[in-house]
Amino acid sequence: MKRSHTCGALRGADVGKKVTLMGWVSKWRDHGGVIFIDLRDRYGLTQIVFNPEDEALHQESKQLRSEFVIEVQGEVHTRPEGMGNQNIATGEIEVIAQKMTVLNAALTPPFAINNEVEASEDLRLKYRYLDLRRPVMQRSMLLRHKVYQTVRRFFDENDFIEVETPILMRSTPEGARDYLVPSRIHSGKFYALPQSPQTYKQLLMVAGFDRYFQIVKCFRDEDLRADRQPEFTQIDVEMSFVEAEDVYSMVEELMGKILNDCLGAELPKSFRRITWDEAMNTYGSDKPDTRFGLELVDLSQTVAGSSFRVFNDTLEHGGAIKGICVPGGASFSRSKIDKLTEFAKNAGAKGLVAIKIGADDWDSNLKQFFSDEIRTAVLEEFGAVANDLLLIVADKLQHANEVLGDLRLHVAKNENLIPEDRNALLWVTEFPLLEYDPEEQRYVARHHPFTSPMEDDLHLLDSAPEKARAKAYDLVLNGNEIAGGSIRIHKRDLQNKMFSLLNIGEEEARNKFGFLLDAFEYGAPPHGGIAFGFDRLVMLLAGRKSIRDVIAFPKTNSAVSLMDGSPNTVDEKQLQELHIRLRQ
RNA sequence: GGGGCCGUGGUGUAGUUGGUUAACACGCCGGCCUGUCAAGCCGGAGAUCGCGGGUUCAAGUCCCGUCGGCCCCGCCA
Repeated sequence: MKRSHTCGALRGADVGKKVTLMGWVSKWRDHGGVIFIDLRDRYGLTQIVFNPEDEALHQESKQLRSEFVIEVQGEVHTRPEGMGNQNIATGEIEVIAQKMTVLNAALTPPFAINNEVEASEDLRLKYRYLDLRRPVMQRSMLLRHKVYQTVRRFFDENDFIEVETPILMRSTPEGARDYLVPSRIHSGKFYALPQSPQTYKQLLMVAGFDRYFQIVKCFRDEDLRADRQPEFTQIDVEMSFVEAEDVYSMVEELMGKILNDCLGAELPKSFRRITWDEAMNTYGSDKPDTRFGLELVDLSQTVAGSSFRVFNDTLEHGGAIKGICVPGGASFSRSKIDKLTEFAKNAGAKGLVAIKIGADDWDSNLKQFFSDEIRTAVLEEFGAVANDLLLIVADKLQHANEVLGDLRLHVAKNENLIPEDRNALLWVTEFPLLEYDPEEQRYVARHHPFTSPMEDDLHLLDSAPEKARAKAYDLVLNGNEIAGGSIRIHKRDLQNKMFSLLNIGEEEARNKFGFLLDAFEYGAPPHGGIAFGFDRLVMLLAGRKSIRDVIAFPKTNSAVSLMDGSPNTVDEKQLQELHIRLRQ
């Protein structure tokens, strides 16, 4: 290999060595006499010096421009006294060029290849290969790489085996919209791309593989968000002969390894756990960000005797009065509170009661509706003190929770109440098994149809299925769902029962999931698992706000690739082979 | 499907009430300069203001439509 060192390698100890470096011209500084080049590769920057003494070489170096790819042979020198650069790892030395070859010239890039100037994202995406040259992007991709390796090492060391499952599979009902792939060989038939390898990993358990993992692409044809791409990566895991506790401890160990190996951070040995019910009641979210307070307080009992009609009506109809207390919020302006009200209404609230706490009492015209006792009790419930602001919602319990959960996050973001330097990891457990879908007028699986109900709630499946809890769990990091899983159903009769609850008829179940049901008849072990949103995890570890920043070639909000222009039309011949005619 | 923000030289922005040659920084090109590393100094080129209509004596600015990007709701088992 001609290249002797990378651009991040040379140090004082290398002084005197003859070296050959290759890389991109990051910057050049032409002093008329001496010319400096910052040569960049993914390992770092090295300063190359062209002295005027070698006239031919000096002339050649003058033609260099940004992003030219060059090869430089030269000798490593200590920089002159006081000329070192503390900001780069190679700042102690420089390479005095003796020979230079332009390996490839380059057009002036459409945006600067550095971390300072942030070009608009559509431009970055169009020239993604240039965007990826920027050190910040290289760091993100390197972090992603480290997480892959840590994950593989961890699972390998713990007897998990990595198995690839099909990308071309059968379209399944339930869940997200499938991406479809037409079959050329079978006219009118389609494969689907997996939303997740769920059924396959369960079949691998039936097959006796015992402990499986895979870092795998999944596809969901739904609308995009900052943390949602049509194709994304999961760490998919499944284990036999386990209960939820076994999954928790495995994940806690894995997360500890990832945090430690990739960021040098420490984690508690086990994470806080909170039931779904508690999460909703305390934080108004099934993925609560617990890095800050503003917890929801239930005032239904406390204000029961007031003369405030809005509250009393709500309580009479079985609703709840709940609120949050914003420390120091009494200083909010009228318009700021109006905006909070508007936010709450957009989130689905009928209204928002805002009460400023004065020096020794409520500073509010609602005061008259509440007795001294009630006001004191309310302050106690919140632990509120002077200059706080109470934001109160009256609604059906679940609705009030959700609105306040949104409001809680909104206020925390606006008021900078979230300590960004902390990591809060927790398990949310005991999710509801089912959810009623008013559109389809049936129950749908909250997690997926293979999730086992909790034993204690099996009796509810006939009487009050909406009350049944599942052996399902999510892992939440700083208010983001980064993993979710469950203990699965492994008995055919229970699985049949589940399908019937979901209003999936026997014939339909047989048709769509027959292979899984059959498999359950041949000795399926109890099993369960979890899947991580890999991109989200890396995004959070990298401190980025969008998973696009940790995906090499992501798609835009409208699911197109600005770089290669997909999706695109295809030739009529291709369509013909696939037996497809486009509708007008 | 819906709501919000944005679109001005290569890049990032300013131009807010409509009014002369659309401004600034960086970049680019040329010149000067032997120790810079956000190099410096001098000069220059470069924009039909996303696109299409409309209102007006006059539109980057106002109105309508459209395209694109971003954020959110719905959706995402």
